[in-house]
Amino acid sequence: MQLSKTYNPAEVEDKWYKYWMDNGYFHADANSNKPKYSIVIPPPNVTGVLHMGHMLNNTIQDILTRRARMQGKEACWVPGTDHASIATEAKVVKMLKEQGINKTDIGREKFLEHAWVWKEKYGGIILDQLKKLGASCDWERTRFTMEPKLSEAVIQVFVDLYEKGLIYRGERMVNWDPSAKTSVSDEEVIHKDVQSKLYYINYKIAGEDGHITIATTRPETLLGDSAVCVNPNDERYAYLKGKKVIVPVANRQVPVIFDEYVDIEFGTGCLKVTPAHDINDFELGKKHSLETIDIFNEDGTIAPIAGHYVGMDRFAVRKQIVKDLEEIGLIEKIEDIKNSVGYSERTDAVIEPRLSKQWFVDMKKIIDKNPKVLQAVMDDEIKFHPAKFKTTYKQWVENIREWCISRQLWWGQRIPAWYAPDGSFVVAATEQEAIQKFQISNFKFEMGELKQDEDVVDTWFSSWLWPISVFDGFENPNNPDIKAFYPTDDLVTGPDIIFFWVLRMVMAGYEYRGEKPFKNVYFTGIVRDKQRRKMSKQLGNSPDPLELINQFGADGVRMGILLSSSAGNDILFDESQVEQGRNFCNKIWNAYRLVKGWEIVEDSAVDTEIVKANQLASKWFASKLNEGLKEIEEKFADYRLSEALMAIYKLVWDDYCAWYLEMVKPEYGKPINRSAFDATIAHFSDLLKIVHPFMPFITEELFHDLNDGNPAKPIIVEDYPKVQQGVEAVPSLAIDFITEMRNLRNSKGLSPKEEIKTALVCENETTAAVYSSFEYIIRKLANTPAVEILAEKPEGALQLLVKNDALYVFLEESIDPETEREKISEEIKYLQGFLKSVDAKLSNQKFVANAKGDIVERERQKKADAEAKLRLLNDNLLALS
RNA sequence: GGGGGCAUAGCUCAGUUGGUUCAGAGCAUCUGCCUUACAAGCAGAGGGUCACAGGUUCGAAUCCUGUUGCCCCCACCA
Repeated sequence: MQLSKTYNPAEVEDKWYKYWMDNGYFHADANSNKPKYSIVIPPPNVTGVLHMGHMLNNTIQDILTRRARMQGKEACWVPGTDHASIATEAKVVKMLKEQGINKTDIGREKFLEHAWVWKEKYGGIILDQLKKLGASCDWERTRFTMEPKLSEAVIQVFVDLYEKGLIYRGERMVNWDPSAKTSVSDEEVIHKDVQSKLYYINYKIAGEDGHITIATTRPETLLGDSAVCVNPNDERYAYLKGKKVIVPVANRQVPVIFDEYVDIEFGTGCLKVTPAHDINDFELGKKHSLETIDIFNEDGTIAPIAGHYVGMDRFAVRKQIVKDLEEIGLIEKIEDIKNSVGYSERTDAVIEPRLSKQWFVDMKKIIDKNPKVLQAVMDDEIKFHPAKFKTTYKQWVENIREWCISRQLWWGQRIPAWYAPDGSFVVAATEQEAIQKFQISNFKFEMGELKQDEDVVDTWFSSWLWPISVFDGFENPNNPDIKAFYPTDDLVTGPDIIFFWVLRMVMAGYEYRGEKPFKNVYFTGIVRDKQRRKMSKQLGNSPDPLELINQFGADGVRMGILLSSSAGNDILFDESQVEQGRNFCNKIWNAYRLVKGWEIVEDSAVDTEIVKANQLASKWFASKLNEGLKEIEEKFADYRLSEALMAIYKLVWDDYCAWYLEMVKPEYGKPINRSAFDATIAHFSDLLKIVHPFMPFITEELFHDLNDGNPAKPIIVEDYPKVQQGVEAVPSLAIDFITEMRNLRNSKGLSPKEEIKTALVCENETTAAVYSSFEYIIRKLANTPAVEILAEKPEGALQLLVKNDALYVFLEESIDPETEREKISEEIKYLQGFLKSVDAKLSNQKFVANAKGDIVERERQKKADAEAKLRLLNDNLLALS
């Protein structure tokens, strides 16, 4: 194959993805006798499109999966999507609206039909996008949280928890999303500080001339007022005891009540009480037996009971009522105030506290039943990376509250509660079971009167079962899949859903399998732009990942996003990193292009000196590679993937391309000897394997070409290189020397073509032998006609520096003594200072007495080394003058 | 109001229980090179009072206290 000058990702990516798919390399078999490795994907919303957060998250999962697969494990990465009740329902409602269809007009069944059509049409987009990224998911296992089996699991668990007394129904003040017309959990409410106004409104005292002034940010709710409250210790208002005030506009009389809840300092110290529309007021109302007047419809418009502004939206009413109050002179003043307002995470609507009947899970009881939920994380049985998130987790566990799981939506699993006409209910999976249960409990019960609860369960109620349900662990707790792949190995997710998802999965894991759901949790950061702003559609600062892939290639994007993402830190995404990724692909590509272009001859046809030098170069690289592998292993063990990648990057770019290839590269037009060529290819092949989990496409492409298009195994299932024991460490002394030569050349403005005569003075025989073995390589890379390795410094030679047990000596007269003197003097100065500090330490009794281990010995050695060096430098200074 | 985290080179980050040349890496910058794989490249260089102030210690980027600045979570504000 003719290779182009640069790597062209577009030509190869689709080809290899299809190849991997067609050959079933992504599929994991539960019955295989290999050790198992599994990850379940954090299911993206069906409504979603791929964003940079997904890119990061799934790149990491793919790296872990591919590496495990190459390490001979049966690697199973389960993909899937989440039905995302609110988000999807909102999307479908909007779509229908555009067609002039109203959700309530067509009814539940018809609406769900539309929703499923929508899901079939758009729900797979995000998964297709993952394929572009190279994700090696087992697509045969693709699951959807609302598919029949997973829905059955949800119902099964609901019924089970109800029967265990862990699910109950209750009337509560809940967070109401008037836009989605459903309750949402506390955790789905985002509090934002906003600039708003504090209105001071006068309420007339009934039967008297006076008035009192209350302060409120929500004047529209006064229609639902059922009292005014002051602090009993507030002497200003003691005279109000037993009196009533008149609610403006509504013209209702309400009592003045006294409660220490009221903050004397805030506003006027006088609070209007609206039990239906504020959680604290609700509590006050209960305590003082106040009337609850719910003035809102479920969409946030004013209900008939309010008597005024009926049908108007709450925010329009706020404006209007202020205007009306001003007209009748009851607005005392208006102040600017900063306060926090709750917004719905899904729809961004302002949350309205609302009294309603909902279903709850008793989370505290589940945790009390399963102490492992906390223990396992604290004891690292479930390991968090980074560990700092253990604290967050612990806080959540310790402050756990009941979980409101009912949602007033249609898209989702319908709550399996069945009601008789008298309002009594049973919880059962099917209508038939419900009938049976009713018959046992109530013999008067007649068939055909049952009504199922209208609500569905919170989406997270299916998510928390995900690691079990994707392996059909509820349908059959002993099936081969769940036995093989549960508990999963790694979970890759964001710290923002530690409570929503991670904790709940752990709870479900222990409750339903008596076992943790995963062994490791890798927390990725939030992807931000260069200015640290969160990437969002509104800001338009999120690049389209597919666009990036088109431009830089999937491998380049994968590398770019990973480079600066140490675990748990936010990722500051910068396109230049993706560029670096692309450049790295190109480097690998061109290294291969170079090697491929070489003409090969037998070893006997090449100078022995060269053959030997090439062998040495290969040995040197082999030792570098082995060291690199060791480091990479360690980084992976700590889940420091970006550092592992950096180690790989340096191994390829610096050690292999910049040094090794330059060492063995034949002179222009000359052939390379066979053994050197084979070694070069073998090293390259190892590197490709190490790179593959990070950059799957280019490595598969080159691995095939390397093996004439027909490797024994494609790289995706090749054996990942292992750290070798007993690899001879070859010192990099020659590298340092060559670098110094180049340095000198640079500082003198000499061209690389200009030869410099050099010598090394080396008293130590072992070191001398190493230098000597590298002589050919030094001559070649430093472009010097000869390197003499001498036991002592020749007359008249100029020394450059002392390093690695040797003197680097230049025989060339072109060296300027003055500059060299300066250099040496500077170094002497530094060494003297250094020695002073070492001496200070060593003459310090306390140091000698207290320093542990061999610290003191090391200091002595340092001193001796420095002194020796200093002597040499002084000698040289003399020689120069 | 409660809790947690962070502060190291221009940028993004490493720095494992205090102790070898510990003050590092990548990118960016600067200098010189189109040297026959790659200018998406090659060869080099410069750059930091480790936020600030105290303390512990023979010894502190590392441990303690305080200050300042930033971030996150929870609770809550009429």
